[in-house]
Amino acid sequence: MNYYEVWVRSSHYHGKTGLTYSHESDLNCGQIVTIPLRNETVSGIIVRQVNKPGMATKGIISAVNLPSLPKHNLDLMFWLKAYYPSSVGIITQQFLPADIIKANLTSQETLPVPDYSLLPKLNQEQSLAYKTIGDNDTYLIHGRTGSGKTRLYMELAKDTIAQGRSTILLTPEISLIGQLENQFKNIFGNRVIVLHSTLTPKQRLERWTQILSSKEPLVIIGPRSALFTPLKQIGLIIIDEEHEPAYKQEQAPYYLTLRVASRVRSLCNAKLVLGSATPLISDYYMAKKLNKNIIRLSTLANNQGPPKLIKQVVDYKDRTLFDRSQFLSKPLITAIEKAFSSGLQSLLYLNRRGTARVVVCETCDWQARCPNCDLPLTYHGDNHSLRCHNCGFVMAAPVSCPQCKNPTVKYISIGTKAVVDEASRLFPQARIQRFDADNLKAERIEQQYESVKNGNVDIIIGTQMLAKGFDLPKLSVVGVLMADTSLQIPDYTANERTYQLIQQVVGRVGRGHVDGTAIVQTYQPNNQTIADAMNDNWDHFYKTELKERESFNFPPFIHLLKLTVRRANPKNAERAAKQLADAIPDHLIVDGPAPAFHEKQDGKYRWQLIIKAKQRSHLLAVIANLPAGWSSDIDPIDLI
DNA sequence: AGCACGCCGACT
DNA sequence: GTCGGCGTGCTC
Repeated sequence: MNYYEVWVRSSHYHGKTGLTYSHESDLNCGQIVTIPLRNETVSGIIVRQVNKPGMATKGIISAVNLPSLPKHNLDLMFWLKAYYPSSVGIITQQFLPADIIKANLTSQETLPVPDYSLLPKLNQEQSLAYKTIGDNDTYLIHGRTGSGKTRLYMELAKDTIAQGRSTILLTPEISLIGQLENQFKNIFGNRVIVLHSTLTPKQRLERWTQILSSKEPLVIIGPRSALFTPLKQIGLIIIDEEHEPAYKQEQAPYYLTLRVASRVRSLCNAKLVLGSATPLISDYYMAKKLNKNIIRLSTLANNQGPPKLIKQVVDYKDRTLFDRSQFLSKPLITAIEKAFSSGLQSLLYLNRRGTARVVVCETCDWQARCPNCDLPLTYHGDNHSLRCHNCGFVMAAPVSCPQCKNPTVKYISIGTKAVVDEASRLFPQARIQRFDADNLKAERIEQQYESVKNGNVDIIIGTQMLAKGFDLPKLSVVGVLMADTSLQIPDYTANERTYQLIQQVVGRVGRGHVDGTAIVQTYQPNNQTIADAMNDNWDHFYKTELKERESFNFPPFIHLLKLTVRRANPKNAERAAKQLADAIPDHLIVDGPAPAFHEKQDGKYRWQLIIKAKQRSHLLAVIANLPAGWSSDIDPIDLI
């Protein structure tokens, strides 16, 4: 009889080690099996053969008829568990898709050699960058919007295929995958396999099986989890828009994609390429410190000289600029008018969703709050409802105040809906379209991208997603309506997020197609971060921000650990947090305990502690000694 | 998840 | 005393 340590795929197996099962015949490491766990049947991965244990063991039910996982998957599983401490069940879940038992081997097809004649020639800057990227090392491409990073990625993927190896191209947003997918499929055909969160479980399983059984070099385009696919012979990993917060896994195992990708890179002797117009301060610092190549791309790929771009900061407090509208300043209205009359597009970017951020009573102190989360509710004018953006709670908007009964309920602040109404009033002839995460799926920008791109919309109004990498050739005016909101988030990354945001939004209009205007409206016109972002002054921003981080003890100068406890009773949560704070060794810096930013969640109250340490190993030691009931996020990307 | 065990506060 | 809710431990 043989005995094997099996890592089980079950989110409720919280053990720190694999479990031992027996089997008659010999099985390989990496073999996928089905095993009994409690009273259910789950899948798992054999990680090693072990001696007969002292306890009774159950038998492996079956070996799934699939090839074994590649060795780098197994190595990564062990590394991940040690570097981002979490249970075996959670780690295994990252590597095995659901319903693996239903997987069928796909027939192996031989793929044709791609036709590279369709690729445009690299420009001078791109080809210089290409020549710099040589060895199996890490490279940071610091390239402005429109400088043609995608073209460079394709050249690198082409070389990788020529070596008989595969490429993983990571991307942060589903809305961006469509553009990348088209470009890559155009060249690499059905070597391209796209993964994303909206695939059905069946599609996901099919693509995963296809990757596992393929003998041909592939190009995988997908989100961070693509690093855990059973892809063999990885030669190149690209992290596009490497600064995006989507690269942080916000549930156990709470990993940073860059760290995992670095590990895969070294396990597979591959090269790792990071691309961004606004690299993370911490990543840029580490790249410099470790002597990695930082490649600057600054010329526009599709144009000789940069287009004329007028940038202007407007002060909200100067109300003389807001006599025609309380949201849109005179310079912005003038710019939109000019663009509209020339058949060009304008984009208005807003930081928040809904028509109003908070709903309050002007007579008493009542404010609309979510009964589950205690967060302010957001007013939605379309169906006259109030919604919680944390848990999805919906209620009808009250006509009179529920507390004092006076008809003095007021909607404060602005949202996309209010801006749409305002724009329709000012530009009755214009075709206006709103895009935000609340829109029906069919109305989202990735669905309508072609139509918007061709100019079927004159004024585009929206939130987050509009800031991403859409290439809109007819776009001429960009307005950021409330640049302040991101500065006011109580977190050490507020400046960095603001810089990224302004650069991205302004970048929508500076792509070299037409001359443009970018207007940023803010209550803090003299803010240095806004100024740096408007002046494209990365070096100044980087130096200033780095100094701040150093003097206030933040990454990259220190490692962070965020510890959270959830209790049904806020007093108990507080007590547990204070107890733990007292037990943390003196050589570590402890911030808090404090109630979490969104204290009440799912009817439970959360308190948190932040631990800072010069050495990451000290934080791992804290996690190892954590009392039950605590969750830990080592390397958090924010502290709220 | 879902179940069993045990601690502690509230109530007869 | 003892009942029951909540927190905690366990799954080969």
